[in-house]
Amino acid sequence: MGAVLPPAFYARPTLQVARELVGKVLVHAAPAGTAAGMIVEVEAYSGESDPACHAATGFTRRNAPLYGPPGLAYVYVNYGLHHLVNAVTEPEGAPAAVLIRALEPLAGLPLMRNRRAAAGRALPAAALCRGPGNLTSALGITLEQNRVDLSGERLFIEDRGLPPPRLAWSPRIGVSVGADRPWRCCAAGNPHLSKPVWGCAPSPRRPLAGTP
DNA sequence: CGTTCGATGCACT
DNA sequence: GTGCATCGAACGT
Repeated sequence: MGAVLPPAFYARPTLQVARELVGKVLVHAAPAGTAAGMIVEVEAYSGESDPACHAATGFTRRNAPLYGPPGLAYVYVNYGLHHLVNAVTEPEGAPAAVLIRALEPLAGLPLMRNRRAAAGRALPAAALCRGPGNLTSALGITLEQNRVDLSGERLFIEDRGLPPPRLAWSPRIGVSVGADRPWRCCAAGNPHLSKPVWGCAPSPRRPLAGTP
């Protein structure tokens, strides 16, 4: 359908890649079916000097993909239960990546619901891919997808020519260090964000509430 | 409305 | 043995 982003797209400064990934479409064509969503929230992690980047303590077995060629997926498990997916950026040797934090579901909604059903009741569309752990669950992304080529056939990001969203930047979420860097980039006001951006809240939860 | 807290596995020291 | 780039249920106000 769209144009799959080539490795050269990722071989650039991480903040620029992060900005341009918002509005692109992440697709997982799995044996169980295809699921896809527009990227609405990302975070940049760049270099050993970034204290929140997994490369902050130098090269290890886990963070090895960060040092590898751009355009591969870096998937890891955190808190024992959640898979988080990144796109590796910058030229090979420079450890950096963009974390995908939220999607607006576009295709494969029933499949997403099935995959997320294990963790709860029937979810509204807005909750399916809200948060980095939730979206990997909905798309069926696990450690099996670590190091896969994001320009490949099964897991890829494509440009469908969707209108570029208005962007809003804020500090990264959940990090204990490096919170001063405003490296979280969101589609402003999008209802699928993991958390609203400061000063840019989504529509009110009770639009026309009559106060009891 | 807000905050706390338990689940759970992998890689690291 | 420790520490997470989280999630959501269970509380308290």
